[in-house]
Amino acid sequence: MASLGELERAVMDRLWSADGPIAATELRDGLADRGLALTTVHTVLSRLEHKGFVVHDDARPRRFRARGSREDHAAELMHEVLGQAGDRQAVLARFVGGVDPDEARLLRELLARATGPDDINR
Amino acid sequence: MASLGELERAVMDRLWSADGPIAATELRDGLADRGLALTTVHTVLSRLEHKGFVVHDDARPRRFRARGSREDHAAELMHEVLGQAGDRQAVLARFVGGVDPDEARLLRELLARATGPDDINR
DNA sequence: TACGATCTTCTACGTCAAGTAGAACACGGT
DNA sequence: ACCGTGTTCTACTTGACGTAGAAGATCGTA
Repeated sequence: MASLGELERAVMDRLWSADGPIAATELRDGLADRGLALTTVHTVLSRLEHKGFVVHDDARPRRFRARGSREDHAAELMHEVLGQAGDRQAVLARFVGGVDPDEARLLRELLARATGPDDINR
Repeated sequence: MASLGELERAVMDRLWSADGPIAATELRDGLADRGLALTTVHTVLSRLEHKGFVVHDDARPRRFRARGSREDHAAELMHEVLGQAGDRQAVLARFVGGVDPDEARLLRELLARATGPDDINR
């Protein structure tokens, strides 16, 4: 999978946090601390678009939006890592061994719901 | 975290699969399809060493071994991805939504064991 | 409608990681 | 002591990414 550079990541963060589609100027202003030229933002956006992370409409001041949610992306990455690992079960074991208790509880709930008391729901 | 390039990854795969520490020549032979020079293997090994993935002894034909298991590495990567994501819970939800049933079962077992078998029935 | 301001696209340059390997040096066995 | 092999040092190349200027396209307004 295509990965993200530092600036690309920052732009995606804005897009992921944005309410709706946003314009390049808005992104530039949001990243004002970097003092980027507007063209720089555009270049990054077109690269992100090329990688499939972003789409834009054809309204005149173009509006850009992320194609998937930040969470989708993260979950996809996690699956990708898991997929490349040899012993998936061993990876999962180590992974759950490292999640904090609250998240472990959440995971249990999620798993109970997903595959849960399977004889009741089927 | 430091990431791995294509060749670096291939070398780590050999090291992770290896029984014990192995020599550079052995690695080169294992990657014979690439037709690499021995020095290339050495360069990659020293870079991997620099990144903390590899150590070598001081025996004369040097012997290299991975510093952690492949599974450790994968689990660590997964935690890293999870950590960078905004809404960890949402990521976990999507993640478990995508694991296949067998792995979901395994996860439930692992989680039950980790935090006590008493609440698996809730 | 002509014009200036703004946005978009195209092209280009610098940097850094990673793949690749030669040159030179160090050892160990015969 | 020498020769073959392994090791280290240095260097070139390529591609991704950060960065932005130049040129072209649009829009609002006088």
